[in-house]
Amino acid sequence: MPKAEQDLSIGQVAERTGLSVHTLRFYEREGVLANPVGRGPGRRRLYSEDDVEWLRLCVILRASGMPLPEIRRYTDLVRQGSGTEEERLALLRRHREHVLAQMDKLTRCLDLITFKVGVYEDHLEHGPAEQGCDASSLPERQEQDQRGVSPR
Amino acid sequence: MPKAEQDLSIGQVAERTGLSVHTLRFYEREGVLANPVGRGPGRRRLYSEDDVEWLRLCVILRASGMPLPEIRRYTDLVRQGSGTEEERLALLRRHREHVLAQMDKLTRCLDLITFKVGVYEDHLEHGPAEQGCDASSLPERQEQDQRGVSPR
DNA sequence: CTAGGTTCTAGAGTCGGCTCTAGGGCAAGC
DNA sequence: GCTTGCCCTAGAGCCGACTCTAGAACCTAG
Repeated sequence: MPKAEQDLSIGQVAERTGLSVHTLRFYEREGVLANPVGRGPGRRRLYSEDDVEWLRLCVILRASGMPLPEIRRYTDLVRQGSGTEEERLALLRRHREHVLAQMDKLTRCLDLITFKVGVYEDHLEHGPAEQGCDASSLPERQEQDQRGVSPR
Repeated sequence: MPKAEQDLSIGQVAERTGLSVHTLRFYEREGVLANPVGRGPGRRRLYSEDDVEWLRLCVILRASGMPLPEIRRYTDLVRQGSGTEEERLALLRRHREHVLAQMDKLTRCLDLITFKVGVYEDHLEHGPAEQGCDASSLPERQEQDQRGVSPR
């Protein structure tokens, strides 16, 4: 049964996914689409709802920092069909760890930023009370625990 | 009193900050250093401990996604000295919001990724029980609540 | 004296991820 | 018939943030 679940134009897919039409064509060249996009009259792309769903997943993966080559890898595995599930799972787990690490890093950065915001708030509220306002102003002298935020 | 708090070479600063010497020179050109780096014999850079502290802050800001131009802006304000505190605070607050938004986005991405990991784990554990494993495998059919993750 | 390591400058190159341009096709409405 | 709007391809361009190169100076140890 040749599915006729009303195909979508590239513009419609752009709307639905938040990607630009340029990016959609780019992603296609990059092999990020699970199944080859169909073509209508005039070689125009015809996307299915499944394509849109897949792209939405790709958007999530990108938004969480997965590089395009890895998305392509995952796409390839899915295209290859069953037998590749272990590898897909491994890939997803790795990415999950990656996201958790990112969040961790951000949390640590946030602490320092919040601390500095606090310092400035105090400073502006009850006037520049302390005399320790040297040339580089108050930024120095925050505690020094920002280890392991981003080596190299 | 001309501080002689034992100056550091670019290589030592690289070690201490986790930045490469290339990046240190690059950052200097980009105006990311609060005070101009001193020079020793042979025009070699001499950094102070304060410079290192400042760079560590910059590393944190970068790691949390602040673009270099904004770091430069902040640096400029600090260089200008007192009177710019409100603006610095505003900048930091804006960045703080930005970081929170990032974390929020990541959290939402994480949910979906975790969900998919779960699906694959089930699938691999009690065999491919369900018959709904279509061409694009099991990826489709996750619930559809990933609104607002990354519009455009 | 020489060799090795670090540093210098100016500028070129790289990489990821888009983003845009040029030049053209086709279909619908005025 | 002509304009408008969406689409096509191939390929160039851009942006941010580094990263590296070439060619030279200096310093220390052997």
